[in-house]
Amino acid sequence: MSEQHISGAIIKRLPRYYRYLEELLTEGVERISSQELSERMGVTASQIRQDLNHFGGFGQQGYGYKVLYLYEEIGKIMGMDRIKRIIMIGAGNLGQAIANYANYRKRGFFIEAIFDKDPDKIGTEVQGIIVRDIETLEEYIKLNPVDIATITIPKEQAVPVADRLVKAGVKGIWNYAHVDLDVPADVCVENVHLSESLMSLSYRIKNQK
Amino acid sequence: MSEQHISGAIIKRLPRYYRYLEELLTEGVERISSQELSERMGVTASQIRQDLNHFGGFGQQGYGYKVLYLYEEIGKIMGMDRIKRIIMIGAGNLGQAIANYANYRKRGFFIEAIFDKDPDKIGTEVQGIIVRDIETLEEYIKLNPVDIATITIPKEQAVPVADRLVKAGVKGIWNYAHVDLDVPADVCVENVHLSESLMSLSYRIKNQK
DNA sequence: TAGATTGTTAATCGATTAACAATC
DNA sequence: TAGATTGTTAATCGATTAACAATC
Repeated sequence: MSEQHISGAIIKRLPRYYRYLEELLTEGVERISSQELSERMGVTASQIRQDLNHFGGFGQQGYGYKVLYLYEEIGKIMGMDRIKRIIMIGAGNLGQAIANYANYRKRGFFIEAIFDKDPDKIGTEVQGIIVRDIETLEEYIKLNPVDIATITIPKEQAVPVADRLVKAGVKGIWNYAHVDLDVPADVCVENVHLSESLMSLSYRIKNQK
Repeated sequence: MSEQHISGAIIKRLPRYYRYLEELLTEGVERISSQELSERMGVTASQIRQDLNHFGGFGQQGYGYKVLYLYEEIGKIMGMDRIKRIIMIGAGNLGQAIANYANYRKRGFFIEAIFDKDPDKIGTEVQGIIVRDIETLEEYIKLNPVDIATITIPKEQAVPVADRLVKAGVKGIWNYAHVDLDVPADVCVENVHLSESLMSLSYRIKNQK
């Protein structure tokens, strides 16, 4: 039943299940079998049942899964029912693009503050949030709870800033800088290495058929 | 030796090797053993040797690997020595963030055109490139070679646009829309699902320790 | 030559798929 | 009850790690 060790592969699949279930919900589908879902998603029914059973029995024999219930349960597993307070480091194009993602709010993600070191940006507004001086980072974290910090600054600056975040007690980092951050074991880093994604695509196009 | 079937796991690791080798190069390191590299990267030496040998013998027994040579060879494997012509669909924040990545040029990625359907954006410049009307997409592709199309528009629009791209003959899609595109087998799609990455992070923070 | 380190085969580990008894 | 489909165990497959002979 629930919570042995969950592999990274399963964790990465959870949001995708969540997305398909949301889609089914908007289509008004109330129940679905692992077989039907597997056909939609292009995975095996076996994998779906195996994955879900790592977290508990969400289905009913002979019936399948209730879409709404399963959607909500997977949401809870991923923490979508909690508030996650985000601060952003870097108010450049990428930072702004992420900040504009209004959608995040309905999943419990709230962007609370944005920091930059550029004097031209400090004091301006991004998505209704005033950009603060990066020098006031520690002061801010001392006074406000922070669950996740987004890093969208060049890699040279990302390393020292990550150290400051860790020292200040931030436990989650969403890293867009092209560098592997070295953090203690109790800090979670999720990397988004866009250039590596593009290089993988280049490889695959080149070796296509 | 070279080119049996290369698994997705290996392809995803290649850009990371490339990044570490570039770093070694800037540090002036000329040779490195799989053992030393494994310590830097936090993987096993065995995996490094195994991975590299899928593409051929780049090392020398008793010596190790020449950093520059290995860097260049991995670059060639990923197609960094070729020109990849990119068009971008969507001139919003995310599109602009990606376009600003000047760095891509030295890896052979060239952004040739940007398309949008918003009349306020059409005709404006992003990174020195004029934003074109999405209605002129087919016309453009007919006259200009395109290797990769970047999709940074909402998912509802992404699906029909992807169909148009495929029909026009584009073989590589870098997809940022929150949807799985349905394309023929000879078209490569690389997905960047940012919201799924954030949800994975949320899960890991919640279940930390 | 002796020492070091690769290239490659063999062993292990983990993840995916198949099968089926349990049960709604 | 009969049929359908899950939850779960067993079998398979693939990827990672270990070991070592080849060789620079």
